[in-house]
Amino acid sequence: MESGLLVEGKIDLMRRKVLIVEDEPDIAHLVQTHLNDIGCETDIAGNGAAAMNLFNKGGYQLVVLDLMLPDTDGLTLCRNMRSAGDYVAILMLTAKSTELDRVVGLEMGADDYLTKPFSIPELLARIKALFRRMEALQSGGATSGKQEIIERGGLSLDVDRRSVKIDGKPVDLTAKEFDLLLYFVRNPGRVFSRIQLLDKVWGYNHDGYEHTVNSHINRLRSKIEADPAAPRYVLTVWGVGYKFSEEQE
Amino acid sequence: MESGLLVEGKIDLMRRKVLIVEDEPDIAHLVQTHLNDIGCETDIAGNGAAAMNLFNKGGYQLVVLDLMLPDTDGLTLCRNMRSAGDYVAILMLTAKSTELDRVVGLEMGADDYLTKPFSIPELLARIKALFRRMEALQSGGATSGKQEIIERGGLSLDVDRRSVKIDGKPVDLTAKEFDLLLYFVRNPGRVFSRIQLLDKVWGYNHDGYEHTVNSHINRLRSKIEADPAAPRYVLTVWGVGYKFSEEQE
DNA sequence: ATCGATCGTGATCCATTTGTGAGGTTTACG
DNA sequence: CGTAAACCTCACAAATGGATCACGATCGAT
Repeated sequence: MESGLLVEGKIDLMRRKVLIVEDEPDIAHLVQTHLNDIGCETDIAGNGAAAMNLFNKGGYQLVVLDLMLPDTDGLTLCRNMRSAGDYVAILMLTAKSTELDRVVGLEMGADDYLTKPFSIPELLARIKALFRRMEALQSGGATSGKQEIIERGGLSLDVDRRSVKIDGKPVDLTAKEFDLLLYFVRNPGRVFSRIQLLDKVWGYNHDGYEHTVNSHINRLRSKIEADPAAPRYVLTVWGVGYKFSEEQE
Repeated sequence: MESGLLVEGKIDLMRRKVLIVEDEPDIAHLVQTHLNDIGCETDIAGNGAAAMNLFNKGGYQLVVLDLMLPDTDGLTLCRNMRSAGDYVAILMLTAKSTELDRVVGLEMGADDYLTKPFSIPELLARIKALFRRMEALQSGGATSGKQEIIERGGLSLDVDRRSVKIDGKPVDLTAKEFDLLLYFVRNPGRVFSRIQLLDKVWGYNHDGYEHTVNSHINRLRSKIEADPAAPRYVLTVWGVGYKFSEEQE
């Protein structure tokens, strides 16, 4: 009946115990049934205290963690679980979708995150991916250090600090501007339509005008380009969208 | 008027088959025509039994599902389709706007929902977004560096970068020129009439002169052919149309 | 609650692309 | 070899798409 998931041999034979931390019972049960369907053992915790309790009894491979909880801050919870030592994957559920949340979430030790409302297939796909990554890690991967800095031409982004320098001079960007630039810088040379950018930078199920992207590109250019009319970094691709210059790789 | 479809290269060329489950013929046909307009194949089912029948024959990427059906409960239908395993997107239509909140929608396994009465633009926007999300999930979620490059003879197209090199030298093409060339290059040796090209590259309800294709072929040749009068790549098939040379495979 | 920064949107102007028309040229065929 | 159909070339005007500016709405901080 259920297909697609059982295919991944090794993972399937692994024991998969999942802790669901979520205060809305409806959602918790929804997630639970679907996880059971794909062969996971599941426990549910409705608040932070219960969560840490169950967690300390151990044995979980994955925690699905809602950020909004009645008693505890999800981020603290996340950090606590991390510091417990065992390697568990943490999938964060959050209402907001800015890159900032993503960064903060990842910094606190989440492995992936999903914004509400999410669809079940999407959730399952992410979980699947997480299990796969854990598998890969166990068979010998290096957990990298911190401080991701991206250099492209005269541009330098510090991802965690969310700071940008251009030829050594610091530049102030707003949140969206930074998110946008970060996305470009991570995919140099690739062309993105405005819709794709709305999807990736603004978030799925965002319904706004493509025109909005223009404005942000415009403002971004006025800050990072010496001559915004003849940009070096963020280039226009006529009739399609924008790309980050591949000369700057 | 309509744009943004060709931009997403693969999506446009993907087969998009949609099952419309709706008992009111007027609405069903309305939806159908508009889906056809944006290049979807469509089938209509007027009740639950017919729906499952068609669905099991498979091949749908999307189901537009009315909750109110004469014979079956839409909810059950939705769950049945989900448990069939294949990944389809489900867009739910419902009359009640108060009752169906996020949680209920999720519980049913829908990826998105829309309350009646809905506007056509809104419907189309949601459907497009769904297709985009599915695409993104299938091609490995995050920022994967896949980089699809097509080589044919001395020609080399980078699909994501929308860049073209001929014998190593980069060439600048406009959006339409690139789309046209891409379509040829993906179907080498096959002959296309001008009308077929208008359909596939320009869009489905495009009404223009076939002559337009000439001009574009002309401009394209002047950019990629060493001797446009004796083309190597895009060849004329007299009385029929054009094809991409099969020598270059 | 107030203030300021930031973001989304609308209007306007400007650039490129693209569709189209009018010839000229090639091809097929009697 | 002549003719008609099909195709190519070229130039130009219009439509499309992009840049810019300015104005409210919104969100966060004070």
